[in-house]
Amino acid sequence: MEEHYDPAAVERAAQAYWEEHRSFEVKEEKGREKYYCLSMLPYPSGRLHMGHVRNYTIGDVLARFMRMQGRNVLQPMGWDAFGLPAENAAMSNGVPPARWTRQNIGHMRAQLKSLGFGIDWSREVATCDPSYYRWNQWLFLRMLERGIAYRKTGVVNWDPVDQTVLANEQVIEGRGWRTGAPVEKREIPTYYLNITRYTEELLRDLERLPGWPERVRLMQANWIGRSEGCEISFPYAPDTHAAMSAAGALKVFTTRADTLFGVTFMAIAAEHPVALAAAAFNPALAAFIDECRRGSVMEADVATQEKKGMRTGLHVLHPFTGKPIELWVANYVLMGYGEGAVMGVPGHDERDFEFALRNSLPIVTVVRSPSGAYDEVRAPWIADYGDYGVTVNSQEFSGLEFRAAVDAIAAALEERGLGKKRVQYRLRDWGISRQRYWGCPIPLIHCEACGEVPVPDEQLPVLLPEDLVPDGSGNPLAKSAAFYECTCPRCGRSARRETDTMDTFVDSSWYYMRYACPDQDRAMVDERAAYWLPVDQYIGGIEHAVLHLLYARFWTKVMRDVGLLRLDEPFTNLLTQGMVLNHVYSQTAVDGRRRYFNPTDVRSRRDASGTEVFETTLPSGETIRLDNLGLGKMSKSENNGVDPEGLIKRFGADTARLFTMFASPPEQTLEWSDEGVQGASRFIRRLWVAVYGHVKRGPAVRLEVDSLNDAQRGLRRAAHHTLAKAADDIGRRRSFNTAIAASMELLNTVGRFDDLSDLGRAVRQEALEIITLVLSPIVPHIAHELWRALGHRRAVVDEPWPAVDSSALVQDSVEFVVQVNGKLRGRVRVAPGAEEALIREAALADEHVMKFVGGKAAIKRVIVVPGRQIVNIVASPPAGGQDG
RNA sequence: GCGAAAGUGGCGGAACUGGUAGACGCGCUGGACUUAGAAUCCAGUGGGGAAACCCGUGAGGGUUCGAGUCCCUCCUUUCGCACCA
Repeated sequence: MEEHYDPAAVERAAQAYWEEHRSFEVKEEKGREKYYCLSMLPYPSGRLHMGHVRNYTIGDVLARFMRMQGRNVLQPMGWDAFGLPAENAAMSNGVPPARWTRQNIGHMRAQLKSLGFGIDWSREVATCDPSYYRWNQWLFLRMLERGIAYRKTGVVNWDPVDQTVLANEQVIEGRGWRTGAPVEKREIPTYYLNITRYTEELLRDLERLPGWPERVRLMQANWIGRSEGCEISFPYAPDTHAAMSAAGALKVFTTRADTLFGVTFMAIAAEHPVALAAAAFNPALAAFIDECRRGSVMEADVATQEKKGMRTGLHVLHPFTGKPIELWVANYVLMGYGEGAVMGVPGHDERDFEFALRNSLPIVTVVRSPSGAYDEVRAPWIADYGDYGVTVNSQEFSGLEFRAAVDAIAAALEERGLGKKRVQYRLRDWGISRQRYWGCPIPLIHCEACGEVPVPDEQLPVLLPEDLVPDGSGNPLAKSAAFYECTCPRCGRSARRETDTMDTFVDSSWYYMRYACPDQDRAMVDERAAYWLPVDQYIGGIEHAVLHLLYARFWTKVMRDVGLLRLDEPFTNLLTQGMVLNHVYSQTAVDGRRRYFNPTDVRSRRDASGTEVFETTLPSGETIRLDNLGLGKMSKSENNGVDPEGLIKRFGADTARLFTMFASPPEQTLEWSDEGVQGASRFIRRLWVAVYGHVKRGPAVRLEVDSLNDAQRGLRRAAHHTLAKAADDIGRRRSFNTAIAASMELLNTVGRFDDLSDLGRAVRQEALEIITLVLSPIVPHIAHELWRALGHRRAVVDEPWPAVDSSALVQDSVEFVVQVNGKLRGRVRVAPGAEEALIREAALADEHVMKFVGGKAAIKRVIVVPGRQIVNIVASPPAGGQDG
């Protein structure tokens, strides 16, 4: 063992050992318990960022820990290789997305290897590889056969200058990111996957996922958004009926049928067919609908915009009173949810209330809140809008409590054929068409004679050409005759290939199944998937809580129903890691634009008044003062990223891993701190020095447990206590930071232990071995070397997790905390397992404690909690005493 | 706007089941070593107070023998919102 720790050499040697021994390549072993540890696959953006380091370190720690527990551990890795950034890169430097992507993969793979992750690289998958995406296409065709995939129109962001569809991300404050032109909504044909067919199962099965964070299950449940209510038909008024060619009634869905008599207007979405029909003979309305088309399709934009509306001039009739109700077009009604129409009840809905005020519409109160806040004289809307209560002013339905009112109204509606109870979901079908180049082609052919024709299975995959370079205006595939010109598989005449590609969420919906059998070229998955799945532990960012995880669950259920595997849910346990944050510093230029400076280039000092100021020195030599904008997610746009590669070069991978695991619990945000990294590095060096100091004195003798003195027993108790705590922290609580803290404490204890006798050295040997084993999943390289130095021939990577010697944990006495009226007043020591009466007696015998008690007679109660080693004396304080 | 979380010393965090608030680390202060600095080591470190003690977990209320933890109201920050991945 070298005297001085050289991380580069240590890490090179450990990684070479794992590579040579193929330590992480795994095979299916019937009868051996498997553990599938999966981290969300990265997008190959070019370089690893700290979020990746954190994600994959968590995964690696769990994988290595479970391996020590004897499980057959699979930890694979792949690349989410299709997507927008490759096209953007292509536009700025003229390199085709395929080449850019593959170069990035090469670099990032090397970076991952330098971090020492125990990955089975023989199973690597890249989603842009035809051997992968052909199965997207294959399953899409199965979905088409089953009616799960279908075509309808969808709304997209349209850049009128570039004549191209924009992703939400490419819309900045309502304008196209490249052209600056105001974005419009546009309807285009789109392929959808019928995820709503699985709504109820997706909702119900959340209960079968106890290994998922509660908040993720809640978010998914809210996203699916089950609500019970009524569908109500408002017949068109005679004038309207004549004007509209469509017969019948306007349908709405409401969860508040009890407020039906409070309806003072009806509002429909701008895209509603009735709105469009009405606009045909109303130019002002047509102009308003056009105005509603402005802006992006993002829900956050739509929901926060100013609530605007316009009369259509048409009317519908109240289903009970028959009174005509004005029909409005409103920009806050979403076509995609429910019926694209809402009944306006300004007395009991905040949005409707705002709308009514703005447009001087009547406000009628029809529910009396139980809190009594209802006041007919005062403005009734001062009361809670959402309050449930007893109906008033509702004809024969007055005087009913919410549920009874809804039941009665629904029954009466049903009798008249004007409505019924219905369950409504918020979840919409999944639109997967993208007018983009760098994605998986949708395997369809459009033939003038035969219509939409699926590409026959034997012609799969529909290969994506890899030599195109997008220019920002439309999809290059649609301009590439070599791609879109084809013959109809049905009639043989010339036809046009579909040029839309699939949403990249399709790629990430099943990659974890492909890892089980990446070389299978005759089927999407084979029986090896049955061995490895479900994933035992999935780790990834909280930002994927809804979309990716919901789509993957849906995709799994479709694969099950197609007969590919018997699996209802793909991920048994889920860990959602927090983001990595760093300070954000900027300077606002004269034109109002912010310039961001990387925190590594920023210095802080106190100015004359003692306030902290932040400065940086420009290349010109000029020093400028910066604004401290606090903490933000590490990002390119705010220039506050930390490059893992530099960190590894300077401190080593083990330090990077240790810091990310120690700085905060995995589910919380992690704040970057250079000092924290140095602290982690310092600890690793102290560990090295401790082991070096120990082994240079030669091998320790065998540990004789029965011959130990008090101090030796004390160190041994600390070591086994740490071991037990670390197993629980890592294995059950996923609380890596406290496991590390416990190891630090143990090393501190070893440092204070100066017994150099044979037995003392034997106890120290055991303690150092425990620290090494406990930390080996977290800092595997140094552990590899220390374990060798401690005299072991087998590599630490193949060692099992050690067993706790429970006899080492036995204590001679236990301390009880004594409280008086809940305040700490003293401590007493008693024998382990002492009777309650004895503990109580000891507590009452404590002089200091009794100073806070007004004599024995003042004691009202004594509560002894043996499990918590606490005694609480409830008593009145001494007269004029100190317990003021 | 809707949905979900989080607020504890100077800082990151610990306190797992309602039971000793501040483990561990950073920073800071003092000391040792050193020609000097860096590194390292030792000691101290929530606030107030000479002390006894008192106060203290975003704010305000409540439940309890006992609340950082449970309940209610509010404030602040972060994330997601269906075409970023």
